[in-house]
Amino acid sequence: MGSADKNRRERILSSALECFNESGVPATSIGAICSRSGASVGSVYHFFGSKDGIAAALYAEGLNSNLDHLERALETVTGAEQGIRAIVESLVQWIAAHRDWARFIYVASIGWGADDDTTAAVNARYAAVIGTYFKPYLEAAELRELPRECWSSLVVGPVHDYARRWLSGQVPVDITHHADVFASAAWNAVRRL
Amino acid sequence: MGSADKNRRERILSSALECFNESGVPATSIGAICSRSGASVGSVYHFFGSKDGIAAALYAEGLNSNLDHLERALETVTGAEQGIRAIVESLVQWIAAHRDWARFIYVASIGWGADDDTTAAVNARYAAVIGTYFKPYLEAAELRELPRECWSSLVVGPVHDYARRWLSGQVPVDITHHADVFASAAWNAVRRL
DNA sequence: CACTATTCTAGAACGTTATTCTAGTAACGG
DNA sequence: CCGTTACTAGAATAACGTTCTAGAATAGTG
Repeated sequence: MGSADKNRRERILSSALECFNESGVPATSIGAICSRSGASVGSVYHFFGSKDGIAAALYAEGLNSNLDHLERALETVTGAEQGIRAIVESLVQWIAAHRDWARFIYVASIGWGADDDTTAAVNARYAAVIGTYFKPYLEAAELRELPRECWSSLVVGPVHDYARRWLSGQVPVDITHHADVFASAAWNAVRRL
Repeated sequence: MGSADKNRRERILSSALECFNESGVPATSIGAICSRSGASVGSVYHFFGSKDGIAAALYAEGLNSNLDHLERALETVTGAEQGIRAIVESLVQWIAAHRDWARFIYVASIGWGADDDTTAAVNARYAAVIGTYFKPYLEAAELRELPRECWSSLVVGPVHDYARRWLSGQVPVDITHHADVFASAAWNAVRRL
C-alpha cells in the first residue's frame, strides 16, 4: 500500500493489544485486528504466523520493556536495600505507566511462550541483571539465606498479585499508592534480621 | 445411554481439565473433550452452554474447594500468627494436592468469571471467612496497620507467584518444601513490629 | 400403573474464524 | 535492468464452536 505504513508490524501489535484487552484473546478475531490496524490477513500472518504468535510477541516485548526499565533503575542505586526497593518500585512504575501492556501480560495472557526461545532469553536476562547486582550483597551476608528459587516470589509476588487484582478491576486503588508498602515488605522479607 | 454415566457432568469436567492443562484452553476443542469423556456435544452444551462455561465451572469449583480447605484449616487454630500461617500453609497444601486444578486456575486460565455471580460469591466468601477470623486480632492491634487492599497480596502473593512458576515448569522444587518460608514471610509482613 | 414434563443424550447442520494459498507489488542488491 | 527477497492482498479451505431437532431416560402425579 502507498501510505501510512511506516510500520505495519507495530500497528498490528498495538491494535491487537487493544483488542485483547477489550475482549480477551480468544474472543478477538483476526478480522478485528485487521480492520483496526488497516492491515490485511496476509500481513498479519506474514509477521506473526498465528494469533498466538501475536500474543507471544506482545508478551515478549512487554517483558523486555519491563526489564529495560528495571535495568535503568538499578543503574541509579547502590546497596542491598536500595536494590530491592528499586526492583519493586520500578516494577510498580512500569505497570502503572503501561497498564494495557501489563493487563495483557498479567491478566489476559496465559503462560505464553513458556517454551519458546524469546521467553527463555528474557528469563535469562532477568537472572543475569539481578544476579550480578546482588551478588556482592549476598556474599557480604546482608541478605537472608533463602532458597534461591523463593527469592523473586518473595520480592515481587505481592506486586504481581496486587497488579492482577487492580488491573482486572477487583480493587480500585492505584498500585502506585502502595509502592512503598510493597517495597518495604520486600526488603523486610529478604534482609538479614 | 446405558452405561457408565454415573455422572456425565463430572466426567466432562475432569476430561476438560486434563485437556486444558495439556494444550491450553484455546487449543482444546469441544470434540477433544467429547471423545475423552465419552459425552456428546449435546451433553456438553446441556451442562455448560459454552467452552468458556466449562472453564468458568472449573474455575469456580476449584476456588470453592480451595476455600473449603482454608475454612477447615482455620477451625483448628487460634491467634493471629497461627491464622496467618494457616492461610499460607493450607493454600500450599491445596495447591500441591490438586496440581492440575491449581495449574488450570493459576496458569492456564484467564480472569474467568471475573464478572459472573459464582466468582463474586466466592470472593465474598473469602472476605467473610478471613474477615471474621482476623477481626479480633486487628482490633487488638496484633496486626500492622496496612491498607486493607494490600493485605491479601502481602500474605498470599508470594505463594501465588511461586505456584505459577512451579506449575508451569519454570522452577523444579516442590512448593511444599517452602511452606515454612512463605508462612514466616507472610507473618513477618503483617505482624506488628 | 399410565401420562406428562423435565432432564439428558445424540449427532447432523450452520455460521464463523483461523489459517493456507496464490498472486501481485514494492524494495533491494548486483 | 534483472533476480531475489520482503511485504501486501484477498479468495479458498478447513476446523471449530455453537445451534437445532429429535429421541431416550427419569421423575413426578393422579
